[in-house]
Amino acid sequence: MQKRIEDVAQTHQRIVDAAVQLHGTVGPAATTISALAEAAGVTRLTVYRHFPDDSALFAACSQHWASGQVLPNPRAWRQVSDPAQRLHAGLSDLYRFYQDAEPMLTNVRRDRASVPAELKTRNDATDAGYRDTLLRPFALRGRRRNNLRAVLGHAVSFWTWRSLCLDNGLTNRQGVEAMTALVLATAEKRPGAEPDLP
Amino acid sequence: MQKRIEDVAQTHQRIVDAAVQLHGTVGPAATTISALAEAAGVTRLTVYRHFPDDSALFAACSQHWASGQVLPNPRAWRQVSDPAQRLHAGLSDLYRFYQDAEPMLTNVRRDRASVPAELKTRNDATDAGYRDTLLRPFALRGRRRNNLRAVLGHAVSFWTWRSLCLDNGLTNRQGVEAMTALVLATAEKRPGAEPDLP
DNA sequence: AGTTGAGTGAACAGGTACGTTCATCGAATC
DNA sequence: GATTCGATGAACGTACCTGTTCACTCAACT
Repeated sequence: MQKRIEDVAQTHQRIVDAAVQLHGTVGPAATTISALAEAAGVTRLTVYRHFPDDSALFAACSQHWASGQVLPNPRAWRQVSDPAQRLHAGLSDLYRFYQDAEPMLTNVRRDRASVPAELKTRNDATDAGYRDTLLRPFALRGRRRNNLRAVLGHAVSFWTWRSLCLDNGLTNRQGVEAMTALVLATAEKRPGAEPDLP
Repeated sequence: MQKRIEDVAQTHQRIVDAAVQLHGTVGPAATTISALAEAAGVTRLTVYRHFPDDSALFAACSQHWASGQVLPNPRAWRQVSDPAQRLHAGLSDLYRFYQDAEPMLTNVRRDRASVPAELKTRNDATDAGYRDTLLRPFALRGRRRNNLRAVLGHAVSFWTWRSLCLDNGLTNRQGVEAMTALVLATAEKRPGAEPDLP
């Protein structure tokens, strides 16, 4: 009963592959079961049998896609204790990932309304984790820390990378430098202090 | 033949109002003719008569919506010749507008794929105009200018405001200060120069 | 050789949207 | 009072998608 199980797994995989492919091209919102079945070379019925609810599909899809990516590695960032250097290392790693994963991330984050709440929550938590990992080594408290956290939240956002390096044509390196400069400027500035104004 | 014309204009307006309302809530992509007609208290047929193609609808909709907004005013920014001060004035004006117009802008820019190419082009051109108005007073050339243009493109983006002031909880004032700091840091930095790295 | 079960094919009933056609109503206009 | 014309109501045919049921095939397993 090994070939049997193997075959089932293969069908399962074909469906997941098709889901990944469609999510990465047309996006989750426009991915119908019909199109999915067709892309997988399978009947709608088979899709329903393998994935009764689409939350199961999203989970399998996301997991399999992630397994093919070189994910950002915050653990490695934590080896760097200097705030500025950790920031640089973290953003470089993140933006490298964003560039690799651009089509999928663009679609999935645009079609946020169609992805299961559970996955959204996980993604948000992951982003917050990146942010906090970069925040920790800074020795700030109170309002200044909150300010810095917000700016870091902006820096680690996928949309920020997209704006800088895709829409506005910066290289990843330049994007990292820009955001590093922003964060360091924020960290060094007194909160009430403003530049020369009229 | 005055009451007649008035009535027609009124129906027209009801449809446009409904379109504005729906685009601002569910977004253009999810705005169907059926829902639009119902919201306007009118038959589908009437909608089709007033707006044969949806590009006409979008145009009327966008125009009417804009007429109810206090739009950003780059002409006023140009009165300020100092680069930093113009930047501050421009971003403040922009972010004020983004905050007022948040729901509509979020939906329209998210559902970019569903809006007529013509409108997309106009919006992009407008954003580029904001960017270039803020860029001009800076006395930079070559690579440094290109770098600055890119960062300014990021600063004037609606998504940037959204990330800073909506997702990450900054006030508009703080958001403006953050982006001002970023742009000024970029303008002052030599392009090859990097912060202290290992 | 018989049993199991994943996958198939066809059909069901239901829903939403699309764009178009036609006859009709009703009020403003002449 | 007759006419014009914007809006109506109903129906058309088409095209998707949804989830579910049923009889069936065929290869793998025992």
